[in-house]
Amino acid sequence: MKSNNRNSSVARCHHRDQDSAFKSSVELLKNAGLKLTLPRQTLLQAITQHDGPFSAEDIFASCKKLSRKSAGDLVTIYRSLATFSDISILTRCDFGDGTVRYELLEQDGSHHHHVICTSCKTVEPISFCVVEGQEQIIEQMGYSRLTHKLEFFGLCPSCSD
Amino acid sequence: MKSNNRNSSVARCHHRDQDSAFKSSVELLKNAGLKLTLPRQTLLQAITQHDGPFSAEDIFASCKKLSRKSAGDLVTIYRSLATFSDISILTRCDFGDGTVRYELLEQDGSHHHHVICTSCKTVEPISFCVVEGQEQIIEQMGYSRLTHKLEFFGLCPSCSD
DNA sequence: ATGTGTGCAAAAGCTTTGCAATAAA
DNA sequence: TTTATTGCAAAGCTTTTGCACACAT
Repeated sequence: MKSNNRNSSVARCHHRDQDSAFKSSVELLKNAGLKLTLPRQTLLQAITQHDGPFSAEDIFASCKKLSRKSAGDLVTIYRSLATFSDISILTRCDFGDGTVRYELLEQDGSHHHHVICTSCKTVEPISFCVVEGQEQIIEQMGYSRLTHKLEFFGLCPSCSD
Repeated sequence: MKSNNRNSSVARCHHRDQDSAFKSSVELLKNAGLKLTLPRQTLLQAITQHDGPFSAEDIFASCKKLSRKSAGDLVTIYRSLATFSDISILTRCDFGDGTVRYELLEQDGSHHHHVICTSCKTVEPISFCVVEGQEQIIEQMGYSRLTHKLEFFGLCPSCSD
């Protein structure tokens, strides 16, 4: 993953982010009246440490690395990811390859999109988004509660040559 | 589907479009050195008559309506849809619900996006697209051969109230 | 004639469900 | 205690694959 190419100061800063992301996730879980079980703790830890979108299998592997015994079952992962998505800890993102992916939802309400390399499958976040303006136009067409999915596909700098 | 609510003059005009779409599809098929078999004929007919994105099952049903015997097999549909997508008769669109959909590709090179009602699943095309500008920015980041997927989700006018 | 395309059956993902056992509050 | 959550096994769906047969060119 591109965003791992970082110097240590950024990495340190990253750790503080992970902590706060973990804490606010636990917060959201408790506010929703859900139980903080061991598998969920491990999963939240894995999620907040993970960079970018991940599949159920991806994060299951991360969980097992964190703790072989409290990683839970893959089925539990599937159920928890759905639950976490319901209470806005996660957001689903779909790259159209038959596998559902999730990503930690930014708690400041902001969002971003991705460029996925069609060759090496590297995922890079895109910070800018020009789509909100279009949502307003669609609202004027009578739609409400709009969301959008936008993903770019192409050859990344390395794969371009 | 929204776009079926049309008057007869538009419908007539629509038929001419279907014809030319069918013919240019056959053209593309032959230019690619592929054979125009009976199942493929039926499928192309169903596709060019169909409005908006469809799944393999969707279009298989349409094929069977057209001709019970030359509708082919569902497996053949899957294989043909992939083939047609390869030679740019169709384009894949993914609404993130675990089912791949295809749509007739506009032969003038233009494209459009969709609003999908999260309640009744109605799909409406969106003619405008603000995303091309962003692709140029991403190209400046070193990417090439860019494409994008953009879908909107929300409550359609009827489901909004 | 020749090689592409088809049909059937079976397999292969990924994801969901049922249910008894378990653990958090 | 009580209800949510888990684990296991099994099922569900969509999509893909293997292979002998059939058909378009």
